[in-house]
Amino acid sequence: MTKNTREKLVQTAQDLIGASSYASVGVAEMCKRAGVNKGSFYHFFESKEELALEALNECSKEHEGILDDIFSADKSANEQLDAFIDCFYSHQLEDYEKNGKVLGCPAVNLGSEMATQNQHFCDSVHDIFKRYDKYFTILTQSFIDEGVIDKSANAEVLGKIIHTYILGLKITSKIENSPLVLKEDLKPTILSILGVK
Amino acid sequence: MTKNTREKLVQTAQDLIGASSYASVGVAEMCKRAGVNKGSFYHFFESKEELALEALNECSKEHEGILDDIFSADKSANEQLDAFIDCFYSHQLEDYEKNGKVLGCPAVNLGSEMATQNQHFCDSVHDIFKRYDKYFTILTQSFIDEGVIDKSANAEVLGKIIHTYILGLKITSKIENSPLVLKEDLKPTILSILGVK
DNA sequence: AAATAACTTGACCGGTCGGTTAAAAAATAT
DNA sequence: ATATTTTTTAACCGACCGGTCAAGTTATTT
Repeated sequence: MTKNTREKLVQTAQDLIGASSYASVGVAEMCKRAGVNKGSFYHFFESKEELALEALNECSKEHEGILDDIFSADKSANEQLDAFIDCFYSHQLEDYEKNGKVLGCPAVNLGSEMATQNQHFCDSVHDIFKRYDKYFTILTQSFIDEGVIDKSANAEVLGKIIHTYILGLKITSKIENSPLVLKEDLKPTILSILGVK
Repeated sequence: MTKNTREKLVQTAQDLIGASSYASVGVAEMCKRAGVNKGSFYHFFESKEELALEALNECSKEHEGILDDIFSADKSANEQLDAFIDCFYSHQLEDYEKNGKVLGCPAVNLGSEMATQNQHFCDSVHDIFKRYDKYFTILTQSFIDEGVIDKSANAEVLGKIIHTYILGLKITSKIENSPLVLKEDLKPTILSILGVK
């Protein structure tokens, strides 16, 4: 409960920006919500941008902690895939029940909003995406190792393709505000992309 | 050249918002660029939102004009797919060469930015997406009609899946500022999703 | 206990935001 | 030619924006 000011601001930034957008949340609003004075804000952060970037990285670290478990070597490829799909949709459902809205993920949202305006966000999100790609490369490689997919398959490319599809799914869910878009089809779709019969 | 004020504003809104974001472009900036006074702006439009929505619909109409040609009954499924991929990447390349940046498409950008803040944008973009889905349903149905895909396939669902992947591709291209992301793989990926050998 | 550093406070800054207004000008209708 | 409507002009509004600052308070070091 006795979080320090810095942590409170980062958490608040995650919450507020995550629920709307970078541009629509002001420094004053974040300070008020965090119970912090503006002066304190600028004691810990050089700018709104710096806080947002830190919030983004903090958030993606949390996600990666979860994904590290899901795409772990002691799971079969099929188990990894099931676990991911479960996690993906339950997170969307959670947002929806809590906020009445599908929020998507901060990396996609901030990346999409800021891509043409601020290179720092691009760089951060690009790095995050590269790490996310890797999870789906692991999944693909697991299928290859199990002999389900041909050895000649390019795990990296297939991984990126799957991740790209997931991004499309996140955007669609958010815009349509439907947390379960194409849920029944996600597993078959991924298996199709991978060429699994 | 002698565009009327209203048209000039709609065009300018397309250009400016398309190149950055809704929040980052002010009414004053659009007026200045369009060579129009603020008062005239509010003579023709009730609000910034109204202009942006009109610009969005205008832009998607233009796109649909092109897509109507691409996904037309007198093309084979394969021709449709090739034409689309050509069009898709050449448009991204065009933006990139003109602005130094991949801009993605207004519907995705505005939808993503505004989804959690303004229902009108959600509704508009959702409608646009439904119409876009249809193009890929047509493509899928063409493959079915040609006997390349099993008759039992669900053209609507497959169409939506392909469109979803395309959305992911647009977002990725924009964030990575790489106009040709997964270009070589797009056709094989779509064919995989469709279950074409 | 004195000195120093870390942090908090809240008033303040210039600039921009979306939007309003009243009057002038131009185009159209009678 | 007159009356009416449409369009343009530019000054103006309060609210909010991100960011600054000097003074005050608390915690740490010596």
